[in-house]
Amino acid sequence: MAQFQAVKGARDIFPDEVVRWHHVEGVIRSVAALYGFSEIRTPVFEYTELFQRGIGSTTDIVGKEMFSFLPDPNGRSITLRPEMTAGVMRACLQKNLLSLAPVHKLYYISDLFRKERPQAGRQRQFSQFGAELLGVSSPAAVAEVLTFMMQVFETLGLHGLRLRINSLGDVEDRARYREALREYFLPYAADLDESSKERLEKNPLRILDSKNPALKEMIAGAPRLYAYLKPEAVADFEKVLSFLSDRAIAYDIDHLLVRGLDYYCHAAFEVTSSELGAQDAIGGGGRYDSLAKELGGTADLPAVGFAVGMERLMIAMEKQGLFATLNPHGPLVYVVVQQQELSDHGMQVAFRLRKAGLKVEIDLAARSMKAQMREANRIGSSYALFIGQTEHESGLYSLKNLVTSEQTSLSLDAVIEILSTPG
RNA sequence: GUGAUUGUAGCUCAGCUGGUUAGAGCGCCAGGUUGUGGCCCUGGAGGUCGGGGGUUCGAGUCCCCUCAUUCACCCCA
Repeated sequence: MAQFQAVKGARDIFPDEVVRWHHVEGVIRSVAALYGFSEIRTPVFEYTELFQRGIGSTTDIVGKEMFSFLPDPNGRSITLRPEMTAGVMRACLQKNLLSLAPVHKLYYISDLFRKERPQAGRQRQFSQFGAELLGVSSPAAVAEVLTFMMQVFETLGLHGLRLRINSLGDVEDRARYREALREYFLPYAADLDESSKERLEKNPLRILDSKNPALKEMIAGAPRLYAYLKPEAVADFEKVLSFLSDRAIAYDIDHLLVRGLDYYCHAAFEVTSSELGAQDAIGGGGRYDSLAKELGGTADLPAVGFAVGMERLMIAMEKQGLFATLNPHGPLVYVVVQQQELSDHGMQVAFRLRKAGLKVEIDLAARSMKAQMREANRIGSSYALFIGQTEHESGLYSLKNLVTSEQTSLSLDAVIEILSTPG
């Protein structure tokens, strides 16, 4: 029988890598605290309609990437969350959070599921950290969220990132622009590729971010969304940009940036890293003022948010050597037992040292002294404490400094005292 | 979903145009050092050559199918 392996697109994270996750998560949490964002955790699954309504049924995510199933024959379809925003919004509406305070700043670090073919920087189960600012979506709010995100990158030491930003205007702006695009592309319809033809019908904006080189020229000649924005929207967007400039956050305006989720409006942005290969988007987000209503909320609930791919973030960090200094320190003392008959005594000694607050490791497999010593060395112990017949009888143990190879004979109390003193 | 790629020891990989007992490095275990690691030397364990079928006197090597991997497209984090 063939061995089991992890489900396609899912992977295991072993201890040496978990250390990295702890590091990154720690930075995220501490920067979130600086900006006043609090953590929210929502269920991994939601009713399927939530995503259909929230993300948009024409999007790729909803159209072909969701893990959906019926919990019972007559039940409602539920779906493993493919993104966080819809769920967070649902939670806040359900709890009527905004009645407690007009503005909420939330962040999350959560696992998501999308049924795509895995490739570099893309898995079926992956993790995002992100933030949602609910209650305002003013330029200041957009800048708040963006600055939080960029400060996380900066604190982690990640460089070589590119922030692209665009304004999608409001619903009316986009409706007018959509028509203009349709008019522009219609004469070229025969030259469009299959997916673009479909988008011409459903959502012409999406043609803009096609990476098909054959369409590049055609796209470059298309009318620009910017020209269709109301003056207020332009002013709003420029205010966001000036906030960014004030904070020395570099950006590029990208008129072709539309993003694949239906709920975005006005400011939309994306951060890419040159370290990542084909899937180079490390994070993205924008405003989604109409999402709450889409989900059945009674009032308008302006909101801004972003999401960053944890795995992609960590791939980029790895490439830049940002984990190099992240070495977990091994146990302080390795208790080495001379012969099997003494192993019970060794366990007692180990236990006593641990109770005294020392990091202690001991062989549980009754291996030879040589093996025990090799193990002590391999896992980076600072000391070996030998337990042989002599030690057992005299109560004086041989403590060997594994760096200097010096060895002294001490009582257990003395061992504890010496090793407990820092330095 | 589409395309390409790869699949040989725990890991990284050799294995030329099909030829006899399938190799290396690292790791692991043991010995050299009868109570002491890292270096070195010696030895050892460990392989349904992803799986199934076919061609052939003979298949790790060629053909077909299948599963899996990786990268890319689509799209996204």
